[in-house]
Amino acid sequence: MSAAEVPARRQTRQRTAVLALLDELDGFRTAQDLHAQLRERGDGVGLATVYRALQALVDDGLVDVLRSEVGEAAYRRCSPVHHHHLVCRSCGRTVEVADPPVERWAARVAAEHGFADVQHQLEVFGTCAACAAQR
Amino acid sequence: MSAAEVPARRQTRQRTAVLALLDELDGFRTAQDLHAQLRERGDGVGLATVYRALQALVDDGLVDVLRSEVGEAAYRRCSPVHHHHLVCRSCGRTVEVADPPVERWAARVAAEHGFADVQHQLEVFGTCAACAAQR
DNA sequence: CCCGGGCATGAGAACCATTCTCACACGTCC
DNA sequence: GGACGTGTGAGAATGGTTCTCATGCCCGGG
Repeated sequence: MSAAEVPARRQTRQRTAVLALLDELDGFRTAQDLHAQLRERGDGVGLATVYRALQALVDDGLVDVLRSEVGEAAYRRCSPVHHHHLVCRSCGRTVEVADPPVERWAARVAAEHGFADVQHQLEVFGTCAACAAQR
Repeated sequence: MSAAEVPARRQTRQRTAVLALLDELDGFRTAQDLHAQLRERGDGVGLATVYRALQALVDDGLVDVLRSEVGEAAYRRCSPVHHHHLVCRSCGRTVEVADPPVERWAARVAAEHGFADVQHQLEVFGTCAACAAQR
């Protein structure tokens, strides 16, 4: 009844490349985007493999996912502790932020309406200083 | 420089049917789902038309959209004032809730990091009392 | 160091929600 | 009532994501 045992992920060139690329970038990127960048730099990796690697990283809690307005998934290397995001809608640059108050608020509101197993999702979008300056 | 004038939406059987169905339901439903229900009850409406009608309603602020985990869009008749949602992840039943504190919090955090044109999105998911009882 | 089982990979097909196309229908205004 | 122009609908097109399956390679055991 403990945590699920690790499914023994194999260490392959492809998975290493995906994680390394995510470590370099500091914003949310789509799988297609990551795949293109890997291809450009010569690290040939199949698109399907990129998706599988990202899925595995998400399952392991090393990466966060976000859905864009148009429904595409965007991925980013994130810290494993609970946090929210402040995302630049122009360049994708992201800052992790914590908000203790909203945690309690969500729990209280849910309880008031009889909801259990509560989860919440909070993201803030804006234009970062750099992007605002150059327009 | 005033608000954009209304594009003069025509009142058709199809649009009326879509809005009427949304008024009956009190949870987020996908376009596919709504299309199937309309078809069942005899109100034949094309799938493309359902999408167009929903898009128009969203533009008019009469309907809210939410992206499911798998990326599908879900729609719900909502009040025009700013609010967040408490959604049952089992049956889709939804309660509109307000959270003034988070509005100020978002603005402050964004300002601290130099972000402008701030928007935020906050949704709470859980299992409603009814669904929790029957399992 | 060598083998073998089995997960990982990759090219392309399959999937599926959503949007587009375009000829035709019908609301709206005169 | 009639013309104009938007709305409709069936099916094709789009595009992100997942699946298929034959082949590749990681890794533990001998």
